[in-house]
Amino acid sequence: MRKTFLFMDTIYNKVDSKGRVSLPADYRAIVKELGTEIVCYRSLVSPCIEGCAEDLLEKLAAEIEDSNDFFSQTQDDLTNLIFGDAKRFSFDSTGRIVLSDKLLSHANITDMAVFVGKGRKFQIWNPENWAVEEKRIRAEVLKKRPVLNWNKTGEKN
Amino acid sequence: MRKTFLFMDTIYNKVDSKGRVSLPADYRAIVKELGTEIVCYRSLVSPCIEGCAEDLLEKLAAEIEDSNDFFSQTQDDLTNLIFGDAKRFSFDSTGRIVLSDKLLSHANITDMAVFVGKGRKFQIWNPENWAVEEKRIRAEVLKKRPVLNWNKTGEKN
DNA sequence: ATATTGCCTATGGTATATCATGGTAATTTA
DNA sequence: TAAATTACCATGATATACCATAGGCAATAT
Repeated sequence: MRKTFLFMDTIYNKVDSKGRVSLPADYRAIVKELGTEIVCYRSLVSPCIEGCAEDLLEKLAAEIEDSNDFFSQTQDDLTNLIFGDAKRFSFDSTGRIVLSDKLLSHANITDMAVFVGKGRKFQIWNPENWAVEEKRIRAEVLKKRPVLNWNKTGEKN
Repeated sequence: MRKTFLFMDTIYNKVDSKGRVSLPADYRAIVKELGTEIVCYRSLVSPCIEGCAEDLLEKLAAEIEDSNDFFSQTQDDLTNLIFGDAKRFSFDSTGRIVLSDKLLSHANITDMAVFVGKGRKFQIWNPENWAVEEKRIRAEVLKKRPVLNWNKTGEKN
């Protein structure tokens, strides 16, 4: 049985007064397997926290390095934004990370958080906001259904 | 069990009358792990100090040597500027470096400094200037979002 | 089918270690 | 020898690591 490294599912966990949240057990297993750590940052486009395994950022840094573009303006801006906002979060022996106020307030999270799998990444939402967002996404996808690759490849009809 | 060496996050530290600043603990850990030292120089394009682990400059130097098609005149000039300006900064037992007046005045830093992670590099800003710069960057990057490598990286595979 | 056992996860609480920072001594340099 | 630079010590605040408990799920036994 082959192992995969995809963040999946939707998990609701409590956030305590110190900002501590249990990282879902499945997520922890992935991180442990990869031998890296979790990195979180404010989503650029949504009121939510985004996270991924550190090696994804490592890949990004490597790409930038290899591009022989030590002085590019765009890359300069991009790296500032991503790496300036990102932060490593290691979990304690019970599997919890402590989210910073910056992240929590960006996502309007107070006492409850929703982890939403996104494959290589995942997101952390305020439950109410996620409920709205999920509806929006479902509607959006249905509208575009006829042109989605997914339908052509996997699910005829 | 650290596998990656990325400067991240945004950290505010105080600068005392002698120009001493604590290098953020995470940054120190990276330098220690790499077995090199910090190198700082005046940013060529922004009113800030730029820093990296010494081995990144090593790599830059190697690239110049090895490239057959030589770098452009401009890039050659730029690297000259960097190496001419760069200086090693070792931190004391409590983790502080002493920034020179040249660097401090270039970044308009007096009593407070902001460390901004950039992956392989990091920057040190005057807090007010960084606030302005961050806003500018966010707007800029959002405009270009669709063509950024970052998105491709995340979804690949 | 029901009950029992045991493991794992989520969560509350607390002790401990680490960090940033002020101060001072030792060393260098001019 | 004076000034400047560097290395070391001390402290409070903060974040981190650890301990303990409760609830849920699964496997096994009744």
